[in-house]
Amino acid sequence: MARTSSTPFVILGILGLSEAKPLSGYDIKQVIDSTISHFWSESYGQIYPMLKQMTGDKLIRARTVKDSGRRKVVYTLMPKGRKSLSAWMEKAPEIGPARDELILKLFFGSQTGAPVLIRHLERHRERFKAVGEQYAAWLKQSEGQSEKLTPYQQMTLRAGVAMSTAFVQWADESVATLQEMENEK
Amino acid sequence: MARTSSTPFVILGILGLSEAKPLSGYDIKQVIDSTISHFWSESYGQIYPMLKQMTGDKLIRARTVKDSGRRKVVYTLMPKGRKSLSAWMEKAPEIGPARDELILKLFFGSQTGAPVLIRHLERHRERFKAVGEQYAAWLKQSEGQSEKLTPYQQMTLRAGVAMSTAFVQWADESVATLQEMENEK
DNA sequence: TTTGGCATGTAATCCGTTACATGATTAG
DNA sequence: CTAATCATGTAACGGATTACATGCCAAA
Repeated sequence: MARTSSTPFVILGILGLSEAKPLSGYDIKQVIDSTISHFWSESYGQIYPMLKQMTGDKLIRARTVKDSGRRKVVYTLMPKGRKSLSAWMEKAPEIGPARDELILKLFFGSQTGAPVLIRHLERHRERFKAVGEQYAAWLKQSEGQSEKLTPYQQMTLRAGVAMSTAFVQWADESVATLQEMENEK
Repeated sequence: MARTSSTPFVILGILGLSEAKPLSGYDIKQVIDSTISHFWSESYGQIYPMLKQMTGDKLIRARTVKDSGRRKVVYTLMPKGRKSLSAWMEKAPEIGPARDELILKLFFGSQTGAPVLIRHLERHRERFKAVGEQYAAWLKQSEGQSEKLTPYQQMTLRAGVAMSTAFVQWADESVATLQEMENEK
């Protein structure tokens, strides 16, 4: 089963959200990195060839514009692309292959010392905490202002907050347990 | 930077946990699927060639045995392998590229109807709930019995429980919100 | 003027899954 | 007897990252 790539649909989805403003490959990459980077990523090596292919397939349309002097190729959704996006949206989302190195190392914990694991846990804890707080701040800000966040996007932010809160709590407990183990040793 | 694979270390880690009992490639795959499958996976296509390579590198030793009539090749850790595992354990675990199709589709939610999203959410909710309960049961069972779960492994189970609980809660809230949106429409 | 960001692309490479291929043994 | 499971591998393929390559424009 040829695990079909989501890349084209991410592109279609972003062009769909943008709507009014056609985006270049560079723009699309910027949007991905600045908005969905915590649950999705794409590289230029994926984006540019895919844009070419999708243009050939009439899913999107390419136009060359001069945005304040600088020349670039921008893309807009075509009817076929909108249909394709729609169909993909309705398909049950796949559960990606889980690969968590932190949990893996914890699982093998008896092969190393508790201090090492504590270090790893605390590092990830900080990371998650920062991300969670960033999401929470973003949410709050968008509630006050008439920012352009759809209710759907707000839900994804809440997911991020919920997950990071749970992670931080679990990490704190685990660090405490590991420290006890060290003391009693 | 050639994103070095974790596969050899997973193999070393499992052989390290087993210790007394040498394992075959088949055994290793069984262990992965039955214990760490929720946060790690490997395919035979990775395992068998890697075992060959690691044997050549003197990280592990291969021996052919006849386990009750059936012939198989089993592997044990060698000193070099133990050192290699140790070094890897101390390296800061990488945060894998996040790829969550469910959240992605939610983010693009305005491109489809709320009912579609509710379907997706509920499906994942069930999945997570089942996994969480399985982990909780496993934990409880191992606490009563003198099962061979290291405290580290218990922590990974608790991580699974915590994450799935948080997910289920968030999913319930999100479904409720979506249903309200549908009613008010 | 030179650094940094805008902008577009290609080639090499790797990681990993899937499909294929084969065969022995055991339980029903 | 035959289906399932044990057991070991290889080949093809595809997805994705990284490194490389190029060049323009604006600001310092």
